[in-house]
Amino acid sequence: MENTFNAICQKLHQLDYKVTPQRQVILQAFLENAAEHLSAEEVYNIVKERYPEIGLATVYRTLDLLAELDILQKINFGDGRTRYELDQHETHYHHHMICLECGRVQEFDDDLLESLEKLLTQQTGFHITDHQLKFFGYCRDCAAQKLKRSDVDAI
Amino acid sequence: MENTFNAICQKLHQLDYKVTPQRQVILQAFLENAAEHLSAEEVYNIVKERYPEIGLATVYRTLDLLAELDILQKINFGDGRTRYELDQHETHYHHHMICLECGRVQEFDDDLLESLEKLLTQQTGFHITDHQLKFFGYCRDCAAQKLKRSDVDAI
DNA sequence: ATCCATGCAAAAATTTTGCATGAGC
DNA sequence: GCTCATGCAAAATTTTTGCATGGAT
Repeated sequence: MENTFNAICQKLHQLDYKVTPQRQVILQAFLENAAEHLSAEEVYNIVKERYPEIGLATVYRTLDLLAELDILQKINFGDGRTRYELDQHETHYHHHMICLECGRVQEFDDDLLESLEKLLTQQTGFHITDHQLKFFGYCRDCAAQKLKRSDVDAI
Repeated sequence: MENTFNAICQKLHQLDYKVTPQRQVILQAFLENAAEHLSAEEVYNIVKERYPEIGLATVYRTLDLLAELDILQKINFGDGRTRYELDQHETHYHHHMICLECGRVQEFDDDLLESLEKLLTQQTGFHITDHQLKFFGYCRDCAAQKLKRSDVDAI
C-alpha cells in the first residue's frame, strides 16, 4: 500500500468510510507537507484556506480516524500537543532527532531495530507491530553556539 | 550520581533549589513507585495522602523542575497526559513496550543504540544526549486473545 | 428513509499563570 | 527584610462530546 492520495482514498473506501471533501483536503495537507509534523490546529489552519467552512472538530475526528487506520502516525515531541505524520510503516526505519535548544526536528532512517524486535518477541511474547525512536540533543547549529557561549563564559 | 533520595536532595541543594517538604514527598512518590510512569494528577493523588495541603500547581511546577534537572524524564504514551519516570540516564538502556489493546507498558533494557548514536553524531553533527525508544504492539495476553477471537470469527 | 459525516457550541481535561501568603535564612 | 516556594483560583490550551443539520446512497 502506497502513501499516494489515490491509494489512501481507496483504502478508506474499502473500509466503508466516505471519502468526503474534508477528509480529502486533510490528506492533501499531509501529502503536501510531508516534511512537517502537523498538529491538529496546524492542519486546521492549512485546510481552512481551501475549505473555510471546515470545523476543528472534524479535523480532530479525521486525524483520529486516519491514525486508527495507520495512515497517520501520532507523535509527541513534548510541546503539549499531539502531532501527526504520514505513516512510514512500510519503510519502518524512520526516526527523529529533536533539538532541546531550538526544538527543530530532523529525521533519519535506519533499520537496526528489526533484529531487536524479533528477539524481543521471542523473549517476551510481546508482538511488536511498530516502534518510535527519538533522539534528544543539540543540532549542529545549537551545539556550536553552546560551545561558543561556554568559551565566553570561561573568560 | 545515583537515584537515591539523598543524592537527589544534594543535587537540588547544590543548584540552590530549596529541598522543601513538597519536593521531598514528590520525589518519594517516584522512588516508591519506580515501576510506574506517573502523570501529574497521579502524583498529586499519591502525595496528597502524606501532605494533604499540597496544590496541584506545585506538583506541576515540581515535575517541570525535576525534568529540567534530568532527575525525571518526561514520556508520552499517547493517553493525553504527560508522564514522568525517574531518569535512567546512566544506564540509558531503558525502553518501553506499549500494548495497543490494554495500554499496559512493559520495560526492557538494551544497549544497541550506543553505536548508532556515535555514527549519527559523526554523520550529521547532531550532538545526542538522550533517546527514547518505544515499541507498539500487543502484549502476550492480548495477542493470545486476539488470536482466539479471530478463530471464533472464522467459524 | 437511512446512515454516516459535519459544523457549531459547549464541555471536559490538562496545564499554566497571577497573586497574595508563608517559610526559611 | 528578602527571597524563593506555595496554595488557591482563574485562565489558557488542547481535545472531546452532544446535537441538530445536511448530503449521499
